[in-house]
Amino acid sequence: MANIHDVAQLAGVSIKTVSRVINNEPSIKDTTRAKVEAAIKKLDYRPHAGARAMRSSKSGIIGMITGVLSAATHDPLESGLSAMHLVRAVQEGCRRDGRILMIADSPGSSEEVAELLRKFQSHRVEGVIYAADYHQQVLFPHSENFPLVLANCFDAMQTPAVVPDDAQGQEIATRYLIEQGHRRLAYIGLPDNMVASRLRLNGFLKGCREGGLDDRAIIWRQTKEFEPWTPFADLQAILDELLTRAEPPTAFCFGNDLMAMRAMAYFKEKGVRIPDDISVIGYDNDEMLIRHMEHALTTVTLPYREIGLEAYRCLDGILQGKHDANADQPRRIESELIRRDTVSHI
Amino acid sequence: MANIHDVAQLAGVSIKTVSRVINNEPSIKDTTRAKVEAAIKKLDYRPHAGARAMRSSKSGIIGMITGVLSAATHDPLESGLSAMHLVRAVQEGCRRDGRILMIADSPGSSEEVAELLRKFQSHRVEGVIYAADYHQQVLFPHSENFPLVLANCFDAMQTPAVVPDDAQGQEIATRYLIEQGHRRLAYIGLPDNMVASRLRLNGFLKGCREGGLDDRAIIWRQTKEFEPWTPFADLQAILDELLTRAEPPTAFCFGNDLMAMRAMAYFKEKGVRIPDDISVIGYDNDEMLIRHMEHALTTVTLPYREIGLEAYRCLDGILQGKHDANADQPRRIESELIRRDTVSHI
DNA sequence: CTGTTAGCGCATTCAA
DNA sequence: TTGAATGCGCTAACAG
Repeated sequence: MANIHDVAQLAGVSIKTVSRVINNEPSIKDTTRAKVEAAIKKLDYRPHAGARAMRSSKSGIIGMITGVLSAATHDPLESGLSAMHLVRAVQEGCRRDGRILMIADSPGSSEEVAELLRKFQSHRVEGVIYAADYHQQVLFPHSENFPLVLANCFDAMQTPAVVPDDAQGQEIATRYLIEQGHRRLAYIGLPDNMVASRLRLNGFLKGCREGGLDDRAIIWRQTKEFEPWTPFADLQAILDELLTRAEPPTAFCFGNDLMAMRAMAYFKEKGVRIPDDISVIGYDNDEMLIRHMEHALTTVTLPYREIGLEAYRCLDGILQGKHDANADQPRRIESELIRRDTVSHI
Repeated sequence: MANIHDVAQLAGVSIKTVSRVINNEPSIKDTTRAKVEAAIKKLDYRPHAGARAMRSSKSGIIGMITGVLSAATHDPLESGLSAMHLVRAVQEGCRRDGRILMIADSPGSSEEVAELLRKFQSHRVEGVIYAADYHQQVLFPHSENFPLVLANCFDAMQTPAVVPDDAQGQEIATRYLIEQGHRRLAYIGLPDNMVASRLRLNGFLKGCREGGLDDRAIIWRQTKEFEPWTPFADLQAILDELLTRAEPPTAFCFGNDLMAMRAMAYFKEKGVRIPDDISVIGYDNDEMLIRHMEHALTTVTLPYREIGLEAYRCLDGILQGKHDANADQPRRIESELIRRDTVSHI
């Protein structure tokens, strides 16, 4: 491939002039610039990013690691989707700023991640974003004062982090139900060993209490295992119990859209109409799924895209040397309620 | 960050010796090697990949572009999943070979892709894999004789490509139904402007004919639009028509698992039992979805992972200078039939 | 406005 | 088995 000398020679200028053109420095006569640009195009010349990085110690590369770090129980089926939206968003940021993204799946063990990090640093990535599959606490092998941002996860060492605001998400769903006149609510969450699950329960309870609900009208359950995924029997037992009550809840919040879908199928089987008899709210806003439901599901978004964008913004801030205020707290990204057809107004 | 000089100095050797150690060259005394390695560890030294690339003209970087190139109709919801598995697989190959992956979402327009390619080449990527969201023909701005492999797509210029063998996938599904004693089959496919749809119909017809089915017992339909996604009404109309026949099909193949799910829900509504009255086969093996169905769906895999692996292998082959035989034909990756509970034996 | 010189971190000669 | 010099392609100082 052609180098800067070839271009300089063809254009009849010095290499420095070419360098200036490449870097858009102002003090270049238009005619000179034109000559150089013509030569560049003619030779199909591309400045050698490695060489530039060497001189300027700026590679223009951001590293991203996705996947599972904590060896905790975890469903491989769930994994991925979220990472994808995160990657997309980060990539978007990179593209806008002319950076480029290096990516690797986390191999799992901490030692392997460290190895990966070493490889990234060999390529002089300017910073790294680690994106977890689901909201969780991780232990990332943190190279001292190397720009790192955690996305969809956090650690115990105040590494900058961006996470979904699960409590807020569940709270707005709850508030909405109350606004619609519901007074007996049930929350059927994911297993409570998950961070999101605990937070959402808090949000649910907060919403209920601030909505002035009677304590006995507030019901919550959590399914047992996350892997293998919530067996239908588990959910069914919970629903059976609640539906046969003297005063069953008039609205249900579920831990995710899939669970809501399952529940709605069961309701239908039982002759319970949606949303007339029972209102339902999911979580995740899995549009792919929802488009194919009989009743378009009202649900809460899991703002992966925004998390990715914010994580990038955050990393960018660090790279620009902006010291962010309260960077010791994870930034929480709010969810949004998507109103569709599964909540009735009473 | 420490450089090779620092290491040499600390170890009391010349930089060349350090270089030899880094590159695992044989002619080094063990004691010397140990000294150097100690120094490397102590200084947390990482060889500068850019500088190495400059000298050796081997960057160890593979570029990957994902997304939509053809501006054809395309459902944004569908996009992604497949790309994810492809990326994963490619990344796996890179990791094994000590390469690293640079990635970017295709911005859409051909000009922007060319821009991206330029950027990649600036970083001296050794080759590029382009992965499409779904099986389709694309027009990739092909830099002359630059290593490029298309995954999940192909072009008209004999660029090396790896695609799913849709005809084979639908054929094995069809064969299986016939083996199980079914004699009246229906195929409800995706819109026929999709490559996969046409191929699968071929596979279906081939399977039927080789299975000796009566022509009148072979039924096929295709849903209309892909965007917005198959409306339920469309599918429902097709099912209504087929179910009310004097001799309705005993088995249905659907264009994807979601459609199969939808159909099964409709069957249930109509009091049609699965698989007793009607057998169903999906496509995609979307495990996430299937785990939550009442009847575990028999389906055909879409081998994204294998496509990714093969695409990487193919690119690697090109980089190694191995001239692949019949590289002018896209490699077709076979699907697999996943037998679950929605097909009955008659 | 443009050119000269030096050196970034490394690998590749060629010597020792 | 090891080391000294040279240059990869580029940018940062400093001249002109």
